Amino acid sequence: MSLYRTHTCAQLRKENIGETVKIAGWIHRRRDHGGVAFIDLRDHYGITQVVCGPTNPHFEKLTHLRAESVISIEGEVIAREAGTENSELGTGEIELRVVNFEVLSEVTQDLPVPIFGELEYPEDVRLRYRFLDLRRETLHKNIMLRSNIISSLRRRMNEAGFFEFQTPILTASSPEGARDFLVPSRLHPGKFYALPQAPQQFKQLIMVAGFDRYFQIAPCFRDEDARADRSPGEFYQLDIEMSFVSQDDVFAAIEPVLSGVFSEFSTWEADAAPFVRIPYKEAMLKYGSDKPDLRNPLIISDVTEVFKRDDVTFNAFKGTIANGGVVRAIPAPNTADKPRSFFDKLNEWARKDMQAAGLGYITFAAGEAKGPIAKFFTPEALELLKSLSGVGENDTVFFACDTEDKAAKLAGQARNRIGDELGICEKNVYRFCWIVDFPMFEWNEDEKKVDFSHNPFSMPQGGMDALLNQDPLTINAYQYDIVCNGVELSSGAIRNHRPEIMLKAFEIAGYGAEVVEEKFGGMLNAFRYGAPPHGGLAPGVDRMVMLLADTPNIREVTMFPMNQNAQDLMMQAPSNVSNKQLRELSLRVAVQD
RNA sequence: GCGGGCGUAGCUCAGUUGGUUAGAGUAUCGGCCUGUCACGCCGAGGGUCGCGGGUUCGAGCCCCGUCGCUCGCGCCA
Repeated sequence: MSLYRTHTCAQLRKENIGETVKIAGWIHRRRDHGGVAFIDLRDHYGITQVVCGPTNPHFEKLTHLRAESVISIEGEVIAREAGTENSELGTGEIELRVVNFEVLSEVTQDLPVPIFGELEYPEDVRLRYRFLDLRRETLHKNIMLRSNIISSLRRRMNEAGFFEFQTPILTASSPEGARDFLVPSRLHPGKFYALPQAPQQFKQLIMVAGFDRYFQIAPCFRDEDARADRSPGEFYQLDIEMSFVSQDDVFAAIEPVLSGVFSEFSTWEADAAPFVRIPYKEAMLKYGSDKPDLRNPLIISDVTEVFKRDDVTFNAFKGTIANGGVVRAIPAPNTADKPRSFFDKLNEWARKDMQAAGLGYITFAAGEAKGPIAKFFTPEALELLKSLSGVGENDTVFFACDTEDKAAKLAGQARNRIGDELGICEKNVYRFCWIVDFPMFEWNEDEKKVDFSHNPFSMPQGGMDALLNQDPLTINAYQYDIVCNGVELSSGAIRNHRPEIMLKAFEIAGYGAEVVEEKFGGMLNAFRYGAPPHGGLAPGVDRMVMLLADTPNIREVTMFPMNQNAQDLMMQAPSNVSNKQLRELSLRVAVQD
């Protein structure tokens, strides 16, 4: 039996009445009636009400302890008086009458943030006193949710026949990708380790080593600036790799894991396997994004041909189209009676936030086409427009006209805004989809050359034959993303395990064999000693927890987050180091404090 | 690096057109109270209005600068 407690603060029930027990925890709240005082004692598990009468020798001390002091109380479990039970507490039918108590840790100064209640507090104070913030119910629950999700992921992966392996934290800087965190080497002056941006090469080497199916809750480090949904510096992935698989095999392996976890930890409906698969091109056209939120029912369409017609005289768009631009149509159903401000606001947003020329629109109401640009259309053109964009009476259609990339992006963002404004998106569901058939290469306009569009290690569809005989910009890769509610959880790929195909792919992107051998020689060389076809992916754990906790901010699901400027306000990181430490590392700091 | 928002008591906030001694709730301390569960009632203490400069007879309020936090852009194989 523990020195401090026989039960937790969530355990005691009517069945325990009459027992003498000990509980320990934090003073959550105190209600002192003079003649009788109540203390809510809180631990990780719950809250138990402690009652203390005026004749109790401990009354004076107990009623003067500040909130959040830690005490251990020995007492008798008694039934609450009839009518004073609290149905909101599991322990609400009983209370503990104090017999003896011990102060384990007394609070003697003002709390920088109150624990009780769920008010909002300044982020910097919360981060500086994270250990207090973490006591608060919502955050405490989120962190436990995270813990439980990770347990469940491990269990599901193990059950699916995957093995968990650790990969190095101190490794080599890799040439492409995000900025690396560097760690100076003491033994090799002037040289640096890098923290892994992801265990990409290691997991492929694990496949080459014959372990067949790997996973890891892998820490990843990228020295990039923060966002609300992106911690500065570090995050976790459910890193997965499998041997002897096609794209479909990877999907089939991971779908039940994701679907299962989302069903397990939420009351919301989660899509069951198999998830919808949307080719990249189709996603960019219909949703204006490679991470479409399928809760939004709006579908974008291409209406360039309408604006090309001779009986349509809207010259602003015609000029853009003549220069290779396109027009995308975003429907806004049942908006005929929206006030002018609804349309103006969207237009203003497009101009200011999106730096677009604007969003033209036509509203169909009472058998007429209304709006600033409606007069440029003949009835025939309007009919074609309606059928292409899927709008009808009482609907509006908005237009995004620009180069294909920009028009798609503007239309996609407009789709999100319109869906939100109209309140037509599904609620309380998790909608998953795979985005497949990403292009292998893309045209880099700045450098006038072909670049890899995503991961250079992905296998091109069509293999060597495609690389030799096809226009590179038309080649797709076995590269895929998984998206949930508009959040990109993960990208992944069937890897290119054939050295000659890899060298050819790099050659197309302008990298000679020497460069590839130098930068990726380790892995390339490994592939020359017998490598299985393999592929995988790496869903973001933090993102999954955010979705399941239904919070837009990653700090709400991270135990000890840094602030937006990549500082740990509690541990004071980053910090200065001593000259001795610098000397050992052969470093000299070039800036003064 | 750039743009937006915020900054008044430990915490949450109010503060009118620039005008007396900057207020409330909560927390803290003291007093009263035997059934509360956001207990209640009375009282007290608590302020460099982020910081610096300027305009003005007078600045929490207006102007300039700066710092901090945050959201976004850039960045993110």
